[in-house]
Amino acid sequence: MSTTRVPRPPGRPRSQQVDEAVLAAALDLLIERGASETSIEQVAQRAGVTRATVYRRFPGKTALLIQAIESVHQDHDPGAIDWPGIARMLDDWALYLSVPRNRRMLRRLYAAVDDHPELLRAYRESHGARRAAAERTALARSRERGELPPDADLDALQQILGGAVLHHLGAWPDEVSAGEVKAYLVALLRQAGYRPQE
Amino acid sequence: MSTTRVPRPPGRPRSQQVDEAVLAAALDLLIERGASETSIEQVAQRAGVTRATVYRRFPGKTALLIQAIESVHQDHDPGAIDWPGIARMLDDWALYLSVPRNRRMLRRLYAAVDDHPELLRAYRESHGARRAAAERTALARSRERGELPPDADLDALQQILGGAVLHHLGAWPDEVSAGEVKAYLVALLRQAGYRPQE
DNA sequence: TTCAAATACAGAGGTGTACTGTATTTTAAT
DNA sequence: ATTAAAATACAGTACACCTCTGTATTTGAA
Repeated sequence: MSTTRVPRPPGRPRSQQVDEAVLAAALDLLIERGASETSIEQVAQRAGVTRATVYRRFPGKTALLIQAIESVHQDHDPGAIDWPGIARMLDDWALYLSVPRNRRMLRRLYAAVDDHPELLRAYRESHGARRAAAERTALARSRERGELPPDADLDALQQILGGAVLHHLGAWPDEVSAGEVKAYLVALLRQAGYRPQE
Repeated sequence: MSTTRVPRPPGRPRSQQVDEAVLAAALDLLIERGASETSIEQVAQRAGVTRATVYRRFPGKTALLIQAIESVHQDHDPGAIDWPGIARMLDDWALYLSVPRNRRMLRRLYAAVDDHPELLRAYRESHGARRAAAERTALARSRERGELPPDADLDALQQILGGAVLHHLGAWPDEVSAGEVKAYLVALLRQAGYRPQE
């Protein structure tokens, strides 16, 4: 309980404010312009910092973008997602997909598979994996509850859901209400055997 | 039915060879590097032509890429696709998706929705629309034949199929056999009520 | 005094335009 | 018919401008 718990290294410490500004600028630009179109120069400019400052923290654009992606929701949402069934899961998806920024972000990540596969990988590892596991659980619970046929192929259902999200991202306008998204997802899952209990 | 139906304009006619070289180079670069990363300079260089020659034909990159997309399969495949049912339709999709170049092309188009929506639109108008109509027909025929439940939501099924294609493009390696692709699509459609007749 | 941050630099690549010289074709005059 | 003129296409070059890259050097805060 004293001041010098960890002996501070000599010299001027890095500004945490700059740290955050750089990551925020990188994330914004990733969403606005995409990975390939984002340059260190732009990130530095938006963060109110010079290029050298960015280069001191990150060896290159990819490392910077990866950390920017990992910084999303870093603060809150550390716990686990747990859906009791398909309905709640779709509610969450619909809510998420009704926020234009989220939609653009996902599109940018998917769009970067060819040129920057590390980005989608980083996203999957930091967010997607948890979500995918929770989806499996929710699907299994719904099946047990009789909302799906007993022989339902959960893997196929998950693929259908993933494809539906992608398709919706590409074909629907970004200004869409959560209700509309949910209606879309429900329609597809109904055709795939989902029978929600009233 | 003679040679000089349309009186040729004066001056040196444009080299058809150059026309083709420019479009081919543009298409190649679109697939290899993506729309945003493709420059007129690169197209000209690959076509063995100077920039001025490209600018004489096209006002800008977008117009060039659109025409390059429209030039695909311009020669053959002018007629209509007609599938007797889901099975044949999936055969064709699987064949198409087993060619790496086709996969990259579709990914590049989807990846460009935010920055160059005209490209996907051009693709839909020149190829996709026909295909989508044929899909509807194939699905309807299969339903009549009892391969789908009588109350099947054809629209939902088409969305599921579209989503499955997108998802496969993003999550599977490009070196995939037609058989594997078909197995994937069949698994998803089976979960969506498809029961192929033996 | 030590490291963070700003400044400066050299190089690469792209853009759109303009101008040269040459090749190819039509049109008009002889 | 032959020939000259006009029109157009293409390669090549240059321009002025911009953006980005990565590093080297200097300034200044802790």
